[in-house]
Amino acid sequence: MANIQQVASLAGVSVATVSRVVNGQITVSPKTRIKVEQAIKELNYEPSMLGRNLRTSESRILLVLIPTISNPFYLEIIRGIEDIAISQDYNILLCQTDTNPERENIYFNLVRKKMADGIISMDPAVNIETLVALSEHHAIIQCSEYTINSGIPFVSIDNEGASYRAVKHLIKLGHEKIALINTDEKYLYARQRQMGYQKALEEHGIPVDQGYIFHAQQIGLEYGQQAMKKILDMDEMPTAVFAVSDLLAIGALKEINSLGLKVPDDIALVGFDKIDFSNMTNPTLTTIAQPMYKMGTLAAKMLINKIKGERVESIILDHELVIRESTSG
Amino acid sequence: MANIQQVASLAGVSVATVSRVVNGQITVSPKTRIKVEQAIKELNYEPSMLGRNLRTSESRILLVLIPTISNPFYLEIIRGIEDIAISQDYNILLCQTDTNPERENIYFNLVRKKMADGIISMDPAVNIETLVALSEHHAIIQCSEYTINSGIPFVSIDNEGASYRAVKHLIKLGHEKIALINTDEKYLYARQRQMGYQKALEEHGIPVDQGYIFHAQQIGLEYGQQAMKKILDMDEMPTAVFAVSDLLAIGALKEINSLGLKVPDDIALVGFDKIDFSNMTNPTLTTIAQPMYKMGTLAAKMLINKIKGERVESIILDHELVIRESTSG
DNA sequence: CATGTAAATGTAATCGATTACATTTACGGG
DNA sequence: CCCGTAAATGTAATCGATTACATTTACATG
Repeated sequence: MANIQQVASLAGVSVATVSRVVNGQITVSPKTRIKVEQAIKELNYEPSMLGRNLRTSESRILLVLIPTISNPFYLEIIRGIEDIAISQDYNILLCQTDTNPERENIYFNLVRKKMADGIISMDPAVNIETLVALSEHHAIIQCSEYTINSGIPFVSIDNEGASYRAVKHLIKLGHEKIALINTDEKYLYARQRQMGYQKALEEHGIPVDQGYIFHAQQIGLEYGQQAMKKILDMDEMPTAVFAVSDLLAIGALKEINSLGLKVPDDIALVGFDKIDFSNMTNPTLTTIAQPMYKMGTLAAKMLINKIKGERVESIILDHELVIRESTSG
Repeated sequence: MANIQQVASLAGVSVATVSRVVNGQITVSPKTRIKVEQAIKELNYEPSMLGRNLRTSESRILLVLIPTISNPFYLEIIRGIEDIAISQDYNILLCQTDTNPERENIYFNLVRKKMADGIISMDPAVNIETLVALSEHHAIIQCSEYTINSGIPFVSIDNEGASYRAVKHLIKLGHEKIALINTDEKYLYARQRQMGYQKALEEHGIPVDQGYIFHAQQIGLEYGQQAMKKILDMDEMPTAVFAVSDLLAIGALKEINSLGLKVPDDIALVGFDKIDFSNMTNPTLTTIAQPMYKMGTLAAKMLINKIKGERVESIILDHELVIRESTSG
């Protein structure tokens, strides 16, 4: 493993010249450029990023904080981030916090220790105080889950509006007893989606029954199942269920199916995110589509601009209601 | 952002002493240790990994190569890798090649340029020549998909045996017309699983009909659907299907369901990997369980040992047949 | 041919740590 | 009080690049 010195001496030039060749600068004569390139080839030289990184004091690594990769919702976002990152010579460190503050802290430390140049946080459970404090000296963007007035730029969708549309769709189909499978209301998206749910009901003169609102501990198939188990145990069962995540909806669907009930005849079902599996279930799932790839690319661009020191504005993207079998015989 | 110099001068000691305090070495008197710690706190000092990494010429980053994170099969493996990595102060760079040689090369370059200390490759489509060449100077482990006699240590399962058991299970249930949804035979696991399939058939005197063997271009829900579409178009439809991946099986199931056929009555179905969703389908999927988390932890441990320069032996782990509704009314 | 200017190349400081080796300090025993 | 040894601390080289600034070279012009 040769270093720049050895290349320089083999080529009979200074390290500066080698560096200039490597970095493709113009001020090198063709003759020396060739000499240097030969030496590089001969020694199999690859510039060490460790040296370069120290000198330029950047790591060219972006940290992406997600609660867990088990939720396919993040897949396309990550793909978007990755595509932009790679095109700009960055790499991404994908960090699952698993809602574990210790893990989170390990990852925050990577930024503090300059092992990463910035953070895209998608973790709803992130410690927002720490994140804001970090954002004073480091480039940080929130994606999907965000915080109002934190000063941290974000890219997300109109959760309340999306939720409103989903529930309105159910109401138009004639449903009045509509349950909500939400997650913990400490998360902004959970509050916003619940707001949309309530707004739709109220607008149509349907009273909001707190007994119809369920809170899953987390997003996950099994939590959807659990919630649906409770719903199916109710005296006055709802005729429709809106889950704030496809994973919850798919878990719920599993529970409905295994009791022999029919979707949508016995119970209609709407999810959120349009993950790939939502089209594989039987019946297929009506859901809200988010522009996930786009969101990822934007988040990455915003972060890179922020790293460059530019001002960055937050963005709200459009969503879409995708009507499938679970709400339409 | 203070550096070690500033801490040293504020504490009135040399940088060496600060470094010793930071790295928790014994040869520092309690008095100076306290002085230094105060200075560190006062200046909000965080040691830069860039400096350290250059000096120790390691990046403490492990590169994990996977074809795509869309396949939940990798989730638990990644979790295993991550847990070990973090416990040993490493971080992982998760790299999706998307079967794109260009991407792959970008990632290989990270190792060449010392941005990563080693590679765990799980990509069946990896360029094995390049990987072997790299392994001469860099620590590399293969996980799940491997290469015989390449000199690269691996951790995997007995694909042929697992496949054999799955198909034998179908035969015992009385099936004789059993189709195989495989992937491209250029992958070792595909060949091994096909071998197991053939072995089971032959052992029971069932002739292997090449018309029953289908090749999906890739692993993915839609490819499973496509393959099943062809199968359902056959004159002499099989009574059972074994897919070499749960994703393929779930796609296939979707196709069967939407034609109104019943699993397992009309067609029995077996998948491979036991991903979470395989228990959410209707009916639930009989499948082969791989010890994915374990595989991940082992791969990580092997890689770290390899980085340390130790000799590392390959490992074959046990698998398990999980019988569920898709093969048993 | 001297000279000025631009192009090409070189010198050496620098990024921020670690660490071998050197030096100083502390302290117990004679 | 001196000395030897161990403990504590310091000095300075080093990792491998980048780059400001200095120097050399090339070449056109009068």
